[in-house]
Amino acid sequence: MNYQDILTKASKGLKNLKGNVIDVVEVKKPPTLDYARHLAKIVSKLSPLVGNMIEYHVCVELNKLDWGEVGSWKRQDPGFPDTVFEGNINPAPGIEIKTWFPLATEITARFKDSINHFKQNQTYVALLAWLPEFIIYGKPKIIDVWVDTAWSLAKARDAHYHRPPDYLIFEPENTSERAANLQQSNTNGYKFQGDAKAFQEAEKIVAAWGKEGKRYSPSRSYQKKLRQLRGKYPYRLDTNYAKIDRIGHQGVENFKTHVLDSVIHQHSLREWSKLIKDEEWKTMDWIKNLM
DNA sequence: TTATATCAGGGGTTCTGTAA
DNA sequence: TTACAGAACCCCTGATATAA
Repeated sequence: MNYQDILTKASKGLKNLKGNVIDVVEVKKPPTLDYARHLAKIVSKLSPLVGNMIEYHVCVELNKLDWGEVGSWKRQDPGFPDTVFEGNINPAPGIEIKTWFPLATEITARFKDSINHFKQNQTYVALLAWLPEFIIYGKPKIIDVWVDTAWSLAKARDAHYHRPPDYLIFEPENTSERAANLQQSNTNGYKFQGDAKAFQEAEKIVAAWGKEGKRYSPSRSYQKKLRQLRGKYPYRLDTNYAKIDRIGHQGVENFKTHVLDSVIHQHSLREWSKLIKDEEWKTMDWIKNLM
């Protein structure tokens, strides 16, 4: 088995997690409709906790597959990726797990890691959509799973965001000499904040970089040019940078549509989402049917 | 020695204005 | 009406530096 074989097998295993219930926490059935209304608005707050439980669950389930003497999956928290295969395999395959509560306003997970880390495609990303069994109460249930390479996400992200001089992506600085807690591994996005005149000037500078000047590159020489630009004009750090919902990755987009169109308890998730946002709750009967 | 601050990172969500 | 971008927010961990 090489690292690609391991990842292929693990991906299949991950997709089989669809329908799994995480039997460690449960939201009790609301006693009244009024409380159901309240619950519908706050159940998303469980997401960080459930996210961690799912990460743990994934690792346990992966180890139920037969890996012979090759090695086993280990959870890393903190650390990247969340799950790595420990054994004599080089490079070590890994899976980064992202969770999504599809009744939230967007997929909020971010993916900031530098594309430089994924040259050998040794890391995959799994996106797991979860909901309580009865939409607003019950145990968390994995309703769908999507897997692709970390490289493809990083590539889509860099292509989507990088538009000099308006938007710049920066690779992490070389921090290998620093202590562990001061080492950087994430990219960051910066948005132009200057006026129109400054922007025109900046555009001229970028034009002088030549034909490939607007194409993103993590290379040192290109990053140096970007840093000069950022030094010369005002930019702000973009805190929404790398949200996987916004990077325009075709696979993520397809998965999103598929999940939102899937029907659970007689209605699509798109419809449930709309209902919960509806102030008047005209369709309260839907909730009644759950209770 | 202990407490606090800082930096890098992890997991997320919501609300608002504008453009399509 | 919906999609998207922008701004802001919540919670947390762990390693290290510095002040008390």
